[in-house]
Amino acid sequence: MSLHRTFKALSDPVRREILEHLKLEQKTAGEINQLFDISAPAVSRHLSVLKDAGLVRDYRKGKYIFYELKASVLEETLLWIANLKEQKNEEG
Amino acid sequence: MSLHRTFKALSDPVRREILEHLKLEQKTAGEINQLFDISAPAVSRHLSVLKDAGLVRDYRKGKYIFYELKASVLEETLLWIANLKEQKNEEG
DNA sequence: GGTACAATTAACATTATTGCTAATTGTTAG
DNA sequence: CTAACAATTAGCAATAATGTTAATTGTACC
Repeated sequence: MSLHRTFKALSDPVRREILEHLKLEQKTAGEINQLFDISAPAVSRHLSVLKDAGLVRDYRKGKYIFYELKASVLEETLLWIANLKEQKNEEG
Repeated sequence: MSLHRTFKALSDPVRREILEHLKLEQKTAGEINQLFDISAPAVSRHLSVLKDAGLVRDYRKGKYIFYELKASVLEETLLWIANLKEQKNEEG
């Protein structure tokens, strides 16, 4: 999963909020949908972007498709940002 | 500076690369421009987005405008991501 | 003031993103 | 097989993002 995909995925407020909800517990697409004032297809697309970025995992259980957070890819992102923040060492 | 602006600013590869260069040393708009295969106005706009997000600071020195990294706003971003990664505590 | 250079802002074209409704796919239950 | 429900994919409209060239602004130097 590329750093670019991760940053792109995180650049949308709906997707960030989805991740925040999934941090608490896994949810079905329908449950996630109810959290927002946008259509089911719109949420579905956001979920697809998150999945492509490797930020969530989904699995079907009967009629329902569950989504759960997969935070491991954030490690790379965290490192990239931390590296930018890192102080330049003064000479000596 | 909002988390949203920061994430939006970081979602573009050119802007991320600009920040990486500025981490090493401050540069003029023209110097930054030479690092990319896009027009000066395009780079100027990217710099403006970074500035609005609070990720860089600029100051004029004669004909030149210098840009330097201002990594402090990344703290909030880092915390947001770290919080997502944070393990849920098991009961007991 | 007038020329040269650095950089930005203006105006516009192209592409990407986001949202909608309608149609399709997958699963359950009769 | 059919009806009902969950969710996605298809097709399209509106908006945002990114790039270009042309025009403008700011500074230095003669």
